[in-house]
Amino acid sequence: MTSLDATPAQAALPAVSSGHSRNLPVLENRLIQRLPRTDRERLLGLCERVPLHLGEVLGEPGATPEFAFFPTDGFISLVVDVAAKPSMEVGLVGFEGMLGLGLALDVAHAPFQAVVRRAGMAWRLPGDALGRELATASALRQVLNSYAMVLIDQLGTHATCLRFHLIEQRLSRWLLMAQDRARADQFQVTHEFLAAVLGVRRVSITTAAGTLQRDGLIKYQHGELTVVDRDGLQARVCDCYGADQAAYAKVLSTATA
Amino acid sequence: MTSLDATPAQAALPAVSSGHSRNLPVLENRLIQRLPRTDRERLLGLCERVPLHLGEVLGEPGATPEFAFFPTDGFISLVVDVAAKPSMEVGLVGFEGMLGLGLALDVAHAPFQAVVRRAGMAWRLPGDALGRELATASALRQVLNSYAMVLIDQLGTHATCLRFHLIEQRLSRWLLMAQDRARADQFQVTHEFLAAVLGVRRVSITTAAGTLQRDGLIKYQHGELTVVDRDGLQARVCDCYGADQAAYAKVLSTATA
DNA sequence: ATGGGTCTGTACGCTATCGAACATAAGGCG
DNA sequence: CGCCTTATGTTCGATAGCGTACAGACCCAT
Repeated sequence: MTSLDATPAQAALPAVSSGHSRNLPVLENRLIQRLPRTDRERLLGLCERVPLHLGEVLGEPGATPEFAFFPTDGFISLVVDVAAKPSMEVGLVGFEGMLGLGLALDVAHAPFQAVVRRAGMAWRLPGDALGRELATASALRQVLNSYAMVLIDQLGTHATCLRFHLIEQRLSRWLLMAQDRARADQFQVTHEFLAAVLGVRRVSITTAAGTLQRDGLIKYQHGELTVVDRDGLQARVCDCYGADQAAYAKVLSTATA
Repeated sequence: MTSLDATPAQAALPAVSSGHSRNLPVLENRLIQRLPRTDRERLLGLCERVPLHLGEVLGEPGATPEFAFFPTDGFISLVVDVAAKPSMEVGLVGFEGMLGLGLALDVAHAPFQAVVRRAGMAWRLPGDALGRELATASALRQVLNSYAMVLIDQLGTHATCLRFHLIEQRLSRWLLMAQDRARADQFQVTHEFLAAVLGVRRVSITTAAGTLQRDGLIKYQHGELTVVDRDGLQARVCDCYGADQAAYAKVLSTATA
């Protein structure tokens, strides 16, 4: 019953044509997709295709990022690490985004720690190559600037979600976001893991996830979580989920695709 | 335990030596100050000097900002307004920053509502003029990109502060930030006002502020709040205050000043 | 000065979440 | 198979903060 063949996740991130895209050969990155053909091909020529390993740390706060990553599969969590115990995720980067905005803005500073939360693949581009591209390819600069703006927007949304919404809602939101970026209904997450992501106790996750499971929205066992009823989740998630997507859609509207 | 400061509480917004600099004649904007002389003078030539009126709304989320503002005095609050009741401040912009990052990044989208929280003055620059400047003045682009990065960093810090720190600490932090940007020890804020800023009940502010007052750190009456013991406040504020300043200092390090 | 608005103080019960500890279940490995 | 690790479930008391309601204090304008 570990059916990977349940109904495919409606990909809610803007332009992933709905569903059914699992394991299709084209695992592209949305930002790169938005570039004009020639720019895109030149850029991809400079990139290297690299795997993202679960748990891998791709960047430390304060450091100068060496590479930019454009995931095509899997996702990366942006973590604030106040040197104190409780860390927490403040953003999620998948095939819709990029890691290494500092390079795009030509600022030698990474604000967050970046940790791979789901294994996958990415296009990896050395910082200096990106810098050279930016000098000439204005479409690239436009796209990355737009993404920076989306990130700012989403960080703001995240803060209010954190403040005003219940753990169960926040959990639902994260699951939907993760599902979108994983392009799959199932992923490996433990309660402990989710607790760290949301910045709450493990017990609180057990409770919230238990409710969602009882209501038939998800199921899980021993670190394998499956989204069973995506619509159900959407029905009880807070607006923040939609707000994020709206911002993304608005700013990175499909001019190219 | 009173001393958080192994390093002296270097007024980390670069140039406010702790307190006491009230009403100095040079009320400049730190971002503009960082430009090379010629760039700076050309830019200021395009700007208009405008007053910021208390309560004025300088931008709505989703809109395309018409002007960029570089405050020299007073400050502006960035507010997420999820269409629902509880709004909350997610960022503060004073003489150290700018409003209208969308224009700097050439993205027609403002992520937050912007409200003047303390009256003052600003340099105001039409969006198209800024766009033209950016095309030629690379120093300007560099500075504004850096500020975008700082904002991203601070939004992340804000989120964790929100999640893990007590109201009294968050209040202290806001007071210090406000004091820095007001360049004054006294400002007009009611408990109601502070509650809206921090996203908590008015009563919670009364309690927290009451403690701070009893401990001789601040005093207030009928909407006039005075910071009496700034060092005392710094001693009990969370790290987030220092983290913000560190990020600003690092990214916008004083190459020019 | 007096009265109405604004600002601040205080009290009450309530709930989400915390922190810690312990108990069960499920999977992997020798 | 049994053992050990990992994952999940449950319980208990504690607490920060909530929502609401009301009372006093201060300021200003008539």
